[in-house]
Amino acid sequence: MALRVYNTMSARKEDFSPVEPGKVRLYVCGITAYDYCHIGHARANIVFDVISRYFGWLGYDVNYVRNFTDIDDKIINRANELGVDSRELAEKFMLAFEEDMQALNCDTPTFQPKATENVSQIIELIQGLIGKGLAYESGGDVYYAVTEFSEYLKLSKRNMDEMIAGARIAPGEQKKNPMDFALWKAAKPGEPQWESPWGPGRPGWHIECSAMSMRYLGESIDIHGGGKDLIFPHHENEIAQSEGATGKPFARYWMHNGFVNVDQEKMSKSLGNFFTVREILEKYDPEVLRFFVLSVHYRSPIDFSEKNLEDARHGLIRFYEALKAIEELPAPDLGTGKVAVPISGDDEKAWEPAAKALENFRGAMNDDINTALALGNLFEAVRAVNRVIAEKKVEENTEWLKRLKTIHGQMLEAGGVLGLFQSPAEAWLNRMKISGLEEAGLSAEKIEAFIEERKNARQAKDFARADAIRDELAEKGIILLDSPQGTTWKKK
RNA sequence: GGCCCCGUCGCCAAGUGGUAAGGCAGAGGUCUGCAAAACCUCCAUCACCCGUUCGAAUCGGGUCGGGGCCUCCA
Repeated sequence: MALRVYNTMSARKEDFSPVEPGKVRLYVCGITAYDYCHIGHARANIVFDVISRYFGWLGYDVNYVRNFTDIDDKIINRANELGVDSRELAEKFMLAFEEDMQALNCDTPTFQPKATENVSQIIELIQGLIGKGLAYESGGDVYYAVTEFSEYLKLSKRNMDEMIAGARIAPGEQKKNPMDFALWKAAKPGEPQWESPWGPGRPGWHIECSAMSMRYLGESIDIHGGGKDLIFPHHENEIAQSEGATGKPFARYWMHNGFVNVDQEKMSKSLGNFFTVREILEKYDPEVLRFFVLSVHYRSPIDFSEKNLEDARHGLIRFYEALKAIEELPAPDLGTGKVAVPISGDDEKAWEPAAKALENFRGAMNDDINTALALGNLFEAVRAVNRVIAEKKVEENTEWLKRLKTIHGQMLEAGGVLGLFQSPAEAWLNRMKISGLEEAGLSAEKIEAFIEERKNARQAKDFARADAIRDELAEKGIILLDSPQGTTWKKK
């Protein structure tokens, strides 16, 4: 089955076919560096990280470009509010962004160009647009004349007349048409500025993406991505700029991720339900957040809540428990007394979700990067693994041992594409165990002491005392696990 | 007002014509001193109505309900 992706331009899933065979040119709009990134940014970047990784896994040579907007009104305004230099402010938040991305296990893109390092390319592009009659200078500003680009609004599918009726012109702007947008803004006192044919100024927001995309990926690219909110005006304007300048199709596929809601409400600063990645990671393991994001299809809205994060955490634990169980098994070619017992027909059927794990993974991902389905398929493999380990004497059967080790590798391989399951299972589970213990007034040592006391009570057949200890720990969220090898514990 | 999306088990969430994945929670069972964990089994006909079709959660029309974009925004 071929890879299909949903294209916002056509509003349907299309077979993926790159401009250049074997290569993928991917451009994703990055952040404007004026604040810490929030869970919406986290989602967008996790989603496109997975998309990039998946193409790589399929064997494509991926050129992934994600820009930094490091010169913009918002940055200047914020810097003025704080009384700091706008360049320093941008630097600070770009650095913070990279730290957050690293925490979320997002690969570094092939290129991360900055707007301020591409000003000459931007100026050149604007000159080209002016030369073609698609842009005009006005009072030191340069605007794009949207009525000159006949395909304007083809991505967002809006109506020009109605857009004009609702458009607003900011004070000081001298546009021919209210819908025209700025390519270049004349410098105001104290702002960062560059020399240009139209006098000192700085780039408008949209032009940088056209310029950097062209510089790093060429005139026609395969995929342009970003959040749904960027469809209009940002991406619409990019199309006008790029296709207006080159006369060639800009991007073959437009992919947009859905929003993040918080407790069923739109996340916004005014509602006070705005979470930065840093705040979330104080409380949750980054992999849990990543797992949560990928448990929903990228185009659907996702609801961020304590309950949903908790569910995600339990789900991830289930994966790591299964991986750990396999890791604790002996290698198939060591030891004595092992035999290769043939697998029965019924067992083969039960094992199928594991046997076809990678095939199913690919099938789900090929259908518009359906990570939710892919995880569902992997859960079925987990169930097959658990079943076999619980029911079969796998330690004595080289055939089962081989199969379990194989599926372990495949789960890590699929996990590698999703950016999940890459921690050593036991270490990760231990980290989960001890996180949050202090708040409950506990420590690993204290729990071990309780376990020892309970063991003695049990040996003395003082089950009342033994159960009391267990109940007490259970109230603090600690579950005791008895086994022939002794008692271990885990967090609820 | 314009454009667009959604409504699937208690919660989360896949599924866009062929008879409802998965996770969490729940019930019963195996195991256990009793539990827990693990495993097994069970647990929905898809907001509503009318159509198209041999066949629809999936297509068309309508009703009700929820949400987004149209201004900076992932």
